[in-house]
Amino acid sequence: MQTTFFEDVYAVVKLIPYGKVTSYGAIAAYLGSKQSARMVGWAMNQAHSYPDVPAHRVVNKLGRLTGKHHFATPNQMQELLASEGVLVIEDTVQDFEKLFWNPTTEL
DNA sequence: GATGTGACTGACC
DNA sequence: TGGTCAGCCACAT
Repeated sequence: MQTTFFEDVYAVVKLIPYGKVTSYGAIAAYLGSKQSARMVGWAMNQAHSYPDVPAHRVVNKLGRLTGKHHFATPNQMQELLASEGVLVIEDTVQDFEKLFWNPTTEL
């Protein structure tokens, strides 16, 4: 199967454990192109076509929900995270370092 | 088929 | 210390 960068991104995002979050850069780095973080963001843009992709668990390196505006409703992202036990205040994931899931380390 | 754009990041001035 | 620039790749026009 000829996996594209996108599909690889989705595959990794799907592996993010419940209640954990990761960053665009971490995923990009795992895929071997840490400079392609933008592509990861673009992949999330298309994530709507992939119901199994928990895009809400992907935030920027600061733990900020930069992409929330791309969800059905701006609060959906926060709500989803909150339902998983991830505290989000003002678009920022609290205890981000503790909840951070590094695919390069974990996989 | 070529060009522009995008939910980011790191380096440079 | 803070703003700007370049780089990556797929998709839309």
